[in-house]
Amino acid sequence: MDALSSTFAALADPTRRAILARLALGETSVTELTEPFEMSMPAVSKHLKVLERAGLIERGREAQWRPCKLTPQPLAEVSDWVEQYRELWERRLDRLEAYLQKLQADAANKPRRAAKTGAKTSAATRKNKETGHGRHARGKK
Amino acid sequence: MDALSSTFAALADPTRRAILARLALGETSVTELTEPFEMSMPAVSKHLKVLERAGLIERGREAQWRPCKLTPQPLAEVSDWVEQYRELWERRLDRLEAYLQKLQADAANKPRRAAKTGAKTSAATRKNKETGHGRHARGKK
DNA sequence: CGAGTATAAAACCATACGGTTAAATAACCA
DNA sequence: TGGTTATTTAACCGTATGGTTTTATACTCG
Repeated sequence: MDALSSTFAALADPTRRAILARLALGETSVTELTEPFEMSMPAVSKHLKVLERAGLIERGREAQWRPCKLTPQPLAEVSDWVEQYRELWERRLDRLEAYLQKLQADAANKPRRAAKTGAKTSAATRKNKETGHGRHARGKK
Repeated sequence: MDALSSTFAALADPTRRAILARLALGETSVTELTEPFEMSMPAVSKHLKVLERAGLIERGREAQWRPCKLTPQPLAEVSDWVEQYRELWERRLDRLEAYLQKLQADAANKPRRAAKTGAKTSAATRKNKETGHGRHARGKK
């Protein structure tokens, strides 16, 4: 599996995210990591293996302990990936704000009937025209 | 499942990330989404259901088409979550840099063995510093 | 109505996931 | 050596995932 996929997969479990949060405070043992959870130690051990395969933790050896250490570099790659979309969701919020302001302005001017707010269809259609990415632009091939 | 978990789970598949990348360019149909993949349409339909349950896409109705639209707000939550750890991985890089500089200084003084410089700095990290991406400018609701 | 198109749903299959308990390793200590 | 502690491995179980093919649904158009 590619690195990004295994990182996302590793993060898709609240137990594992809690483990990472704990490890952000410092290196610790499996036993200590297990304590907060209502879960057997082998279960935690499996979670640790998932985190390790994703490169999110490293494990040492110190007598009979296998201390876990957070290695956050894959998180930087997650950040890189998601930042690709930042403009998108910020722009969306901007448009929502603009839309709400327009609604408010319209309501102030001519308060007769509320728009059906089917901004769904019309807005989407318009956006497609703008970007030139019509759904069925391509017919059968 | 909690929102963050299902978002991460949805992102843990390269097909679904490719679908998101396509949808970032604009709304489109299931058929068009399927074309780039060596995969049946029901398979893509299932992926879309996963993305929809995670709130990453919305689906319209337009005749027999069910156009898909990216709704990137969950990505903002992913960003918020991962930014918690930014200081951690940047500090780690800082320490690595310091360590490498120290190695270099030591080597200059007493040059006996070469250091294994695996200095892989994240370009995105830099970029973020430059652009001053107001990562956490937005508070939580 | 009936034919065609776009999509979803059903049934199925193999594999992975997240958990369990019980047994095996590995290191320390007396 | 044997006993204790920390952790992993093995075997198992129920459910979810990602894919398939086949069937059903919903809509348009002639």
